[in-house]
Amino acid sequence: MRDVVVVREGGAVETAELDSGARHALAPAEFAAWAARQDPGTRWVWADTADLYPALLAAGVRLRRAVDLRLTRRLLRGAHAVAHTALAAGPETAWDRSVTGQDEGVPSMMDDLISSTTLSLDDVITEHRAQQHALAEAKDRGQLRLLVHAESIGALVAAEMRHAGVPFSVTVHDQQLTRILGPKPLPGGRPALMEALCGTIREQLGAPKLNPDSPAELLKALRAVGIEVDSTRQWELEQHDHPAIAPVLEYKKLARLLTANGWAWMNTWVHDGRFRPDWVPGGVVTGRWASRGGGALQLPRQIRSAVRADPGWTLVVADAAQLEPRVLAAMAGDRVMARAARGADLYQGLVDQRVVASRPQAKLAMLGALYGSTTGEAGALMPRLMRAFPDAVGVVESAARSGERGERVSTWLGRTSPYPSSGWFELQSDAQAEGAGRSTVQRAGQAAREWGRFTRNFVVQGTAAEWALCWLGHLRQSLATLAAPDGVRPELVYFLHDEVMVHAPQECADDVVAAVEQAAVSAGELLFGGTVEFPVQVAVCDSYDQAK
DNA sequence: ATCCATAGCGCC
DNA sequence: AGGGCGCTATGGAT
Repeated sequence: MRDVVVVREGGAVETAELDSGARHALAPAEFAAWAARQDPGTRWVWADTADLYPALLAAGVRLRRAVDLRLTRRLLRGAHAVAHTALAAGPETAWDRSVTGQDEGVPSMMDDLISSTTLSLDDVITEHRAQQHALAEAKDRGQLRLLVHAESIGALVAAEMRHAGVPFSVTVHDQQLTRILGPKPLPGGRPALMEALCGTIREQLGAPKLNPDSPAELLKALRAVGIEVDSTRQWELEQHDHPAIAPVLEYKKLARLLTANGWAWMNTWVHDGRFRPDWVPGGVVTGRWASRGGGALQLPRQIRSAVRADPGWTLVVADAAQLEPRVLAAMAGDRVMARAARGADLYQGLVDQRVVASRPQAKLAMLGALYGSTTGEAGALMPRLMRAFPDAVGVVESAARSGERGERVSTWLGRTSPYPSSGWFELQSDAQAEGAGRSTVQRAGQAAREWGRFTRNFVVQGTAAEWALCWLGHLRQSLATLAAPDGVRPELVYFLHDEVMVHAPQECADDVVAAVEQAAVSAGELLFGGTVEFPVQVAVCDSYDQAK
């Protein structure tokens, strides 16, 4: 493998080829052109993809593979399979803190002394070697190596998605907002429909100056007219019958849309017809991606019609059907559940196998197993699930028991959950001590079960994130081979846990659909040897709301 | 003026 | 009284 290490050094970029030892110092403007001339099979090694790749993309340079040392380090430092290595056991260094300057935790004096700006080429080479050494020592069958590779590819995808942006029509969005809220208000004012609802609420509650945006004021006003609620949450308000309830709920819906995805949001996050959030690969403890700015992962259905393909282009939107239950079946090697997972609808498979009576029940039961429901209808369905799929339920139950004991758990590829806090352990040992009070024992038990629900979900959510990462990686690879007759290429523009969107020239749509489907098959084979099917639902459409 | 926790709700 | 997030407004604290 030809590794080329890159570091940003003050105003310049320095590179080192590990095989030959050749080094170059380049002006940032030269870097992209220089990079474009290198062997396409080069593996680029740098501290932080988000720091160095955007400039290359802006210059039209795409890289096939790169190692993100920051992401890799974070994975390896926490991974059980390499816990015995020097890399994992060593003290915390500047590498463990953010390299991009975006704060992770409390900045200290040390951060200023050894910040990313002082990272030398040799620092980066040393870290890369330490990581490769740790991986070589990993106590697994190569899963962690696959995971860190996938994670780094994810970082490339994230930068490329940010570069492309989600095609977004401000005209359609404005029309939607106007239809739902009324015309755009003057700054500080309420849109007409909200103002009207506000008036109704004030009237119904006999509170002429009430600000319905204030939960505290609203709560007081509701209680003053005899509505016995302890909060203004939707589900609690719904329990009561009073003419004020409906307008309050409606107002809250509109207020949510206005504040989270209204005109201000549009002006901040949509420019030149593109919604450009920051994607944060590995930003969630389980390995899921996070986003920063614009709430990219919470794009409400109400405004998805504004996500529109450019003229002559189309959106290929795909989601993996019942990803988490399928992942569980595969991890557990549960053949019975794998049989239920044959075909496009796993939940219907449960009904056909007579595990439960209806599809909604199947969904409730499965999600209950993944999240750790103990009560209500979901809890009641657990014994049936256990009887039908002892292997699959065994996997999540065992993960829950480990968590309750304060042990770590790992995903299929070896991402390892964090330890509970020191306070958690103290509480547990207090409860074990002789003469421990009732409430201590009770609180300890509750904390243990809480952490157990976390570790239970961690293994499935985290492994699902790994499947999705491999899906993305395979898809990215085949998209790179596609182009319309005029040379324009389809692009990944959106990723939402188990869903991807490709903005594609219309001529490419069929090829993209095939690529999305094939990538899902490849991901299932890569991770689980094809033991469980991972069907994807694909839609080719003009706007996002037409998918599904 | 600025920071922080909380409430509430959007997504999977 | 089911897991993981991000974002906004509010309201108290500094």
